[in-house]
Amino acid sequence: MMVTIDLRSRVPIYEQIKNQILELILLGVLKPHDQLPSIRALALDLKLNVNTVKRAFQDLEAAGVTYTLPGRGSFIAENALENNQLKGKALQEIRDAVLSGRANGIEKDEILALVESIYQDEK
Amino acid sequence: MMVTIDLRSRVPIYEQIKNQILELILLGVLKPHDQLPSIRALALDLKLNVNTVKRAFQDLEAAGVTYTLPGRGSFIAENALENNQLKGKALQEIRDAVLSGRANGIEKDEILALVESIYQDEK
DNA sequence: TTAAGTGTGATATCACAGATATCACACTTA
DNA sequence: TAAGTGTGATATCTGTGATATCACACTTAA
Repeated sequence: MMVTIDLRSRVPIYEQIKNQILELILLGVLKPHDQLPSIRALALDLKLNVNTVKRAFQDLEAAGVTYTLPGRGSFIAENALENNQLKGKALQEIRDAVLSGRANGIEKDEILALVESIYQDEK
Repeated sequence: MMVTIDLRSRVPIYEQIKNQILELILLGVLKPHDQLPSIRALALDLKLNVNTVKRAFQDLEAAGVTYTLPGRGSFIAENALENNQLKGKALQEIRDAVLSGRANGIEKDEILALVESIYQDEK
């Protein structure tokens, strides 16, 4: 399936779903007006509760990434990535994590290398 | 005082205390065998419960950053920063945050600049 | 010896978040 | 009409962060 979940991660499940759908849009796998899997189908597939998937979809719609047609389903918005309202929160999380890393004696170069390696895997 | 708390931050209070003490060691303000403020005095000063400060001190001792003399107090360990067992967890948090940032369309250069600016303030 | 100051241990309570479990409802499509 | 969409509401469970009180063992200084 298009999404995989790591139950042992500290990252909440609904955040993992959000991030992976955003990645798929970024990669061009999901394009504007493409239909997302239904929350029930995705929940069944991932062995999760419907409400957990619903939470992810609600966040995405609230952020302007998707839109919903009553009775039909959820779809990728026209300018999904440009609309995305979640960047600020994500940036703040990075800032907090880096500050904590600096306090724990992690070298700047170590972080820079980590960032490089993460972005290298892209596409 | 040597520590300040931001109650509006998503970072737990006891983590803020841990990080700031680690920073003070990193900066050389606190040196090996220096005595830390007592958990009661620090709690009073920061208007926190004793248990919250205790949690921070327990974590620091468990990580090998401090040691305790019964009835006397807590002190900076000989090789506090070298002993520090918390780097792995901090690195994982950075990794998660950067992955989330990438998913949300944050550019690599934006993160690199953020890291640079955070480490620039040092010392 | 006593009083005050250290950290420790245990327990209870509260608030919140993440996740699950069930409902019922309104809408659309075949 | 039946099946499939998302929505809304409620309840429960679990873990975490934080607070509130205890009692205890130890050390230091009066």
